[in-house]
Amino acid sequence: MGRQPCCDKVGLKKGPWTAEEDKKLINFILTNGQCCWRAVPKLAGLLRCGKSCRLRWINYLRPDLKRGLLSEYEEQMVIDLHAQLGNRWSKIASHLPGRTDNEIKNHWNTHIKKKLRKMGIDPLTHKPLATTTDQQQPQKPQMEIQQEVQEQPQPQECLLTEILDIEDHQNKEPEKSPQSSNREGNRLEEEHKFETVDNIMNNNSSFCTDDVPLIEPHEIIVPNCVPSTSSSSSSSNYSSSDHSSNFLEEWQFPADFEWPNINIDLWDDDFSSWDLLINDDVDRKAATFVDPNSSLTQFPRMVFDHQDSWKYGLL
DNA sequence: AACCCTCGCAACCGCTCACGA
DNA sequence: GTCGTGAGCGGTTGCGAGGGT
Repeated sequence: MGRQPCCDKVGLKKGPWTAEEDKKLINFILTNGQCCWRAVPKLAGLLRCGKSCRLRWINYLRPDLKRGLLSEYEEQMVIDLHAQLGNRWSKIASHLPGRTDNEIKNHWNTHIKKKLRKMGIDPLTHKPLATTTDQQQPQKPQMEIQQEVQEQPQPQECLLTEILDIEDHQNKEPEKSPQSSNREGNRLEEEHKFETVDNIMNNNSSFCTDDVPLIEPHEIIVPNCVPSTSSSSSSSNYSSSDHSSNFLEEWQFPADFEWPNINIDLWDDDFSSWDLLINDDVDRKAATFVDPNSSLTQFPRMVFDHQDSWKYGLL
């Protein structure tokens, strides 16, 4: 009895992904879309388990990922959201476009925790350490902490409380959206949520979009997708520990690679509503996908450079 | 130069939950 | 109700980079 393992682990590769494997996975997903992760490794010719493929795609290869360190603003968002949501990393990540739960969790554990402790704040309770340093005290339940936080809203939290209230409200009304159980329903809800959040952000004077490093498309369409030399992005295209660290900068589709028809049915929801912009200002054709539903509409997701072959780059 | 240690982060593990067939 | 699958989560591991001795 018991659950079947997600894959037959015999003969499967573990550890860091190679450029070749990434290539295969990207190729497969862009051609076939995301479906049945268990079948992906076999169909894509990978000696990995489906879960590993899924994680690799979600945490690293997805084209809509932002790379590099979290900005001050994002960090503050994480802290505030953590105060509201606790360790629900995926929920937190959903408020930070282009960031993954794993990335946020790692950043929390390696940077923010230390930072908060340095500031005399208990990262668990978000209260001054002086009042919570007694580690003999049992840890407060998250609901209790949340209640306390909501009783004393701080500037940024006012906005977050509003956002989270909207989510709660939407989550509590399944009867009004009978299709909410299916993916399309969820997508529409997500779109509506972001639309609402955008409205709040636009109407809330305490939210300053200047804090968000928006990049205009013309700024990011650069020949050969030369990566930024800034410290935050210099290691962003690949992990510093990855032997194939320049893969995303150097990797090109094979000359005979046929770009798939961007059939909405084949693309995940994240892609389905993207605009394709063609920019002829540069000496080669480049296309930028921009997510119109994102609160960071100007943030580029993918750049393709077409001269001799397609080039794929993540920003 | 060699060794050791710490750090950061990608990746993994094992589990639960949600959902559809 | 059961089963298969994907998603999500918390915790942990592995390994390269970099700094110190």
